[in-house]
Amino acid sequence: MTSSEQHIKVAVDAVVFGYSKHEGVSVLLIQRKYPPFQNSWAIPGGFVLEGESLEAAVRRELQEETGIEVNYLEQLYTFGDPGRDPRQRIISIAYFALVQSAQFQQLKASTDAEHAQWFGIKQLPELAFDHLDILKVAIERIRAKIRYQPIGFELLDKVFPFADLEHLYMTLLDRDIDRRNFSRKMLALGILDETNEYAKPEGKGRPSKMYRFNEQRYQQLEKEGMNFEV
Amino acid sequence: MTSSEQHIKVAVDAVVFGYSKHEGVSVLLIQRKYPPFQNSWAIPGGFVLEGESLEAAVRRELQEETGIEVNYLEQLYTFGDPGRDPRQRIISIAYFALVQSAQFQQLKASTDAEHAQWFGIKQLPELAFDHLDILKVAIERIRAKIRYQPIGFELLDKVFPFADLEHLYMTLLDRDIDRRNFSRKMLALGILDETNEYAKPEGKGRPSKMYRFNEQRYQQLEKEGMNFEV
DNA sequence: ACAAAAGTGTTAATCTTACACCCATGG
DNA sequence: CCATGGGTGTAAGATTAACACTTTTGT
Repeated sequence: MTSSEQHIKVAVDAVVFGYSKHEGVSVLLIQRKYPPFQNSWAIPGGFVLEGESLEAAVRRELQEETGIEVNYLEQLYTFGDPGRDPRQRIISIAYFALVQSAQFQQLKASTDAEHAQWFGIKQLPELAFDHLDILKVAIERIRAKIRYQPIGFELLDKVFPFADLEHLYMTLLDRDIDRRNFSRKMLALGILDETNEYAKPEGKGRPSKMYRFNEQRYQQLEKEGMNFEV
Repeated sequence: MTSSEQHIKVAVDAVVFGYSKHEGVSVLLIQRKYPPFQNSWAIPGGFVLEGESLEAAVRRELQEETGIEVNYLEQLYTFGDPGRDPRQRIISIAYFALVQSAQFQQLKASTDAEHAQWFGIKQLPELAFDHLDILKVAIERIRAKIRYQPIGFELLDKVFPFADLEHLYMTLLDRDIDRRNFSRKMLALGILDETNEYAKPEGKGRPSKMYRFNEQRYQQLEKEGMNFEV
């Protein structure tokens, strides 16, 4: 009941997802420079400062450790088992973040790539602490959530060809999707705006119309009781 | 990055839901004896001990403060804004718990009723700290979750008449449900066992068959890819 | 015998699924 | 002209939603 002798530390961690058509869904990891778990890969994160909100702490740590700015951020789960850090009791509030495809490409090309790096969610390296557990929870969450919330768009560019959206869903749901049924359903929701642009095909093939997610319209429709579901 | 000057305290809180046919869905609150918010109602909870898991802390605090044992417990959300407690920085990992109807009735009758009490979720008193926010998140969660997870059964007795289940769903979803369609759908899931018992009617009316939730069968079917959804 | 609650089927409408051919472009 | 990827409609099957009368009990 008394709090005076409590010495628990509070940290935040962020599982950042990125996507590209070619590489699929990836997470951003950093390589640890010091023990414990020296040289292992870990989810970016760190201690919360006095007077700093949890979300601000996440954004600050991501900026410091990877230089990235995320597009979408939500709390995932709090991991607090004694013993999850061998040095001391640390509870960590894990977040779940999405970056747009453009940002994803950008970090890939940057020179910091030695200590911050993307890994495809099917080819994860050894991870420090209980970070594999955290990642599993995050992957489960994104898989479940993409089905009933329009978060997929946060991973694409602002303007995207329809096939990218479809490919993202196939990747995350891990099954084939019928192109005709999928596009009919998506368009019927009324939250995609067709643009005048066309993708310049890489290689052969017919160029595709580009679409844009209409966030306002989505908010509106959601308020009216529509529910997104693929 | 350095943790040495961090003085954040870690607490857990539990939103406990109970249900009875007559009073609907209620939450368990305790009355504060000391400032701040003296005499206000609050969600039960308290500080996490060194070396104690978060879930153990919740169960201990519930036992100490209300004498109740919960049937279902899941992590809800972590509230950590600076300023949510006027005295010091406290982050609180909120949990979400369900007790069976029998337990619900029991506490109601107990003598501790001065400082622990059930409140219908439509008639909440003034709450301490940000506990109203926590409650709102919890209520949203139970409403959403009851639709795709069989958590409703955790609020009923082990053996229950079908009408109770239906009434619980109507209460939480806040709309009428067609008796025939609902029972057909529920029974089709194959997770309810019919018993030989019959309810003794309180007052008039035909006695109803009693049912039991078959947890094993549910686990089994879930593994095989069935998905619960009302 | 009547009031109250439980039990039970059918039909129309909607939504979901499966399926295949033509079109625009680059090489 | 051919290879590649984009674009589009229809029909059968499954699911959901709407709807009312009979049965059993207590009073």
